[in-house]
Amino acid sequence: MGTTQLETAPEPKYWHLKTVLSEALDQDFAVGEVLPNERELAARFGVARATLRQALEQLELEGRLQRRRGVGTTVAPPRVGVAVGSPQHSWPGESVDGWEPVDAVEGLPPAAVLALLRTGAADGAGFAADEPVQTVRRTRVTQGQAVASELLYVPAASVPGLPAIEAPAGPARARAVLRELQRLALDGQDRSVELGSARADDARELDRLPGAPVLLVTTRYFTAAGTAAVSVATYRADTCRLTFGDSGDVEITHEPRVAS
Amino acid sequence: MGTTQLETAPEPKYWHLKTVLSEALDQDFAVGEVLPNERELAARFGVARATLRQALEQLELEGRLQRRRGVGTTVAPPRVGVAVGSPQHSWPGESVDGWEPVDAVEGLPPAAVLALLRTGAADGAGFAADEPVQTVRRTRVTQGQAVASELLYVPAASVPGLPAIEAPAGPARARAVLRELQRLALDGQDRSVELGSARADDARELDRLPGAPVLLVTTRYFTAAGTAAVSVATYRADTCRLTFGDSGDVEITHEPRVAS
DNA sequence: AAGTGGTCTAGACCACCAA
DNA sequence: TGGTGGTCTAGACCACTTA
Repeated sequence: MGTTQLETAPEPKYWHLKTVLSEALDQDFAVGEVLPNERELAARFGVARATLRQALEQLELEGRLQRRRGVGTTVAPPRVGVAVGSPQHSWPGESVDGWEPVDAVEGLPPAAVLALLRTGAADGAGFAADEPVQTVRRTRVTQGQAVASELLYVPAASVPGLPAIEAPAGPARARAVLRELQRLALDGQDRSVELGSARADDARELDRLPGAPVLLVTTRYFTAAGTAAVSVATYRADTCRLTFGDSGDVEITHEPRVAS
Repeated sequence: MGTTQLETAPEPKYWHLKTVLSEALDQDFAVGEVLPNERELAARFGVARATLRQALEQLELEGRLQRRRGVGTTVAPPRVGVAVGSPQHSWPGESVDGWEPVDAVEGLPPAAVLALLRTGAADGAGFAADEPVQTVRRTRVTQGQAVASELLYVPAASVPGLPAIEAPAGPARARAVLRELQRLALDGQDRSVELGSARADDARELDRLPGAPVLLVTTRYFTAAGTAAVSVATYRADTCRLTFGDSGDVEITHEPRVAS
């Protein structure tokens, strides 16, 4: 007997399923439409529910689907483009907006942020490990939807007016910290993007489950004295496309069908 | 009987597991070290293998672990920072490097790319749907590791010298297309980043399984005539941190322990 | 209360890699 | 050939939303 079936590689079922579903979404479904529930879809395709879910997870990761417990699975609208890199350097809250201050507290930053705050200045001179740091939380809303949650770390030492702030924790205090920050001369900034999973607090802010995939945008703000602030912004990876508008802000309009 | 146990919300097992493993990785493991296999880990923690895998998947997504079939699970090195946004605008292959031309063929771009190529120029005037487009594939290698795979779409009409290229498909032809492109005056560029999953061809190029999480970087290159080229670069999300060096290129050095 | 997606189990078999 | 991670199954129960 010859070795039949050398068809190179057997495609995983969930991968094939994903492809089939993806095409079905393009052709037979409108944005906002609800899909049949998982048990029925699994039965219809003759696979276990876990396998079907593996395909749905991929499609959700790609921003094609939106799943909500107790509600169902719906066809997601195209990702919203959110501007991240402003053409000119600017302090948070100055140009890009849609950001809403939520809170500000004094505390110690996580180790990773601490390491970033230490960079830039003359080694060791700039910043001590136990120095007080203001932590400002902001959320960003675009088109009525929470897309990002940010923690902005501002060492008290980087801003002259900061130690004097005595507003109680809350939005007012957050605004006060930002106002003081904006008085400084900004020398430059620095940005990086990576994949992460939502911490519990960010997940709550973004109306997602903990562990949901997010895009982590880390920004360092420099003054002549060194790194004056570090921001870690958590963007919903399922609904957001981060745009870096080096040039004109040409809008991408997809004009998808919308469910009636 | 009072309603005991209103402890807000029961934490999922895999989430708790992830936390425990994460701390163990910080304290008891060095980069490159191999973990016990999945069956043993599951037994040790008293959970089903599927649950253990859910935790490992998260850690891999966050770049903490690296799993290879037939080999095992190892502790991943910190993500490598790869420069994406060059300070000045430039054509592909001009400033940022580590890119290696692989191939170039003539063909029709996918619909999404077509839509991008149509933007920028005076409506409809710029670009017809059935126009020939050169598709250049490049891969990017950083520190001996394939980190990205790119498809660059160049309509023949945007570049005067392009129709004359007759080199056979292959790296030479790719280089020729890039050379012609670099002759043009670049007016500006435009970039966006989003989460995606690796297509089969990109996955092969990046030594990953199809569907692996990737960062999709889409760049539009503008000349006075409109959108002259579109690039879609697929970066490994597990190993890469995309950096946008608006200011100086301060290196983040983690200095992690390395397995002996 | 009914229906949805989210979690979890205890198995099985397969594809891949190294010795 | 033995051990690894990758896929898949057929269930069960839970948390959440909506009516």
